[in-house]
Amino acid sequence: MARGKVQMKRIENPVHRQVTFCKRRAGLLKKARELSVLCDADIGIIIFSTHGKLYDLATKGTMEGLIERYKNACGEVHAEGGELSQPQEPEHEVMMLKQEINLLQKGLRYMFGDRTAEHMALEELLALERHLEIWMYNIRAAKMQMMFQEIQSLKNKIVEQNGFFDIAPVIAQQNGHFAVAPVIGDHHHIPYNPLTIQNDYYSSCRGSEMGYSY
Amino acid sequence: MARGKVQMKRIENPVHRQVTFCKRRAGLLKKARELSVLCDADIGIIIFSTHGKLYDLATKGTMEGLIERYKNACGEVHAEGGELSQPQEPEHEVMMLKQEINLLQKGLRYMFGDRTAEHMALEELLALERHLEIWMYNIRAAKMQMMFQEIQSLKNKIVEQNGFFDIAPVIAQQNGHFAVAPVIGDHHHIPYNPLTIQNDYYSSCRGSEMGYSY
DNA sequence: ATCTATTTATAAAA
DNA sequence: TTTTTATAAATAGAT
Repeated sequence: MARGKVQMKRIENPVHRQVTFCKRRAGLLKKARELSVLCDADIGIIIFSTHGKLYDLATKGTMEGLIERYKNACGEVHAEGGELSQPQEPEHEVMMLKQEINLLQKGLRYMFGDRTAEHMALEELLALERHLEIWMYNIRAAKMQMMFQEIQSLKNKIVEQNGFFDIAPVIAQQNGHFAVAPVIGDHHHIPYNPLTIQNDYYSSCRGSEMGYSY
Repeated sequence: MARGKVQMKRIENPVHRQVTFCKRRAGLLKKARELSVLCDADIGIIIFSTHGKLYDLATKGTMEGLIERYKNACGEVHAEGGELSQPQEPEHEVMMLKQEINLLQKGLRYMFGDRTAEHMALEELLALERHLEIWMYNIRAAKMQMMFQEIQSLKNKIVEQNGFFDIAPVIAQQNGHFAVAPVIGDHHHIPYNPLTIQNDYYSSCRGSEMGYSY
């Protein structure tokens, strides 16, 4: 923050990185202590450096106590039907989480406007595929928006520093660059199937470029 | 910090305290994300507000994973029966499922709720996008499977009726027709849970860099 | 939530 | 690591 803005990416120079780590770590812990005191919050911070060294802070009590409280607080979220979760039983936790996912699926079906259908047919798969495409369009539009905003702010900084803008534009910023989700008419009444599709094929993820060009 | 120094003691005015909590909490988490990216550190933050509401952040994997690492680093013995492979799997699955749920919940709130109310970082959007792509791959694979099955059953019917099959194949049925999510290179090896949650099987996949990799 | 006057944090250099 | 110092960021108080 001083004598030059910082790029939000890993510092490659190991000396610079170490110095920055030292300073910013101290700054982060200081901020945490201040927040805890000012707002009476209970805060825990765990930091592992690149080389695996541990730094931690617990503003009240111990880290162990905070972790217990954290696990309880997480468990409550997934407790449905008045049942208390059992944090010490991982297998039970798996069951609860799967139930949670079922709830999420119901929420998705509700969002997309279908509340009755539970069977699964080819046309339902097609509908689900369309809906996911819309979702992905929206996600990508938001992503592009953020990226263009960042580009714009970078341009502004360059103008500030040089007094003029002398870099040839790489990307033309037009409204057409932002994806707009295709509309699905409500009259279709597409029966919505569960979002969990059994498929043993898939084993890995991939990046963003799938042929949906902007 | 601005328009007056702050006394390092609990803010008594509850309105001021709430506002300050909001602002400084956001600042703290931002600082943590920056430190993690700049210095390649693995950071977890747990915050309980005065009223017990939980806010947390895990910059790389999950909070559960970080807590495990923390306990190991502290030299504490986890209260498990000495087995290495079996007890670890459910715990790992719990971790993956929680991560999955959090991303889905955040994505749902972001897409269907007030988009501006919730800050979704660019890297989170990228992660959600990746997950949706995997999901879509699965759906398309299932769709193709059903279509080919239908084609096959139609062929069989024709054979039954005619005693032979005399129609030239239009589509060659090969594995290549079924969508398979390709691998994206990544050296971080962040385990990601697929959106498709299966009862008996799942395999982890790689996440992308958490930095701003455009 | 948004706007600024200030205070803090900190990047670069030593 | 720590200090120095010029600047970038964070944020308190007001709106």
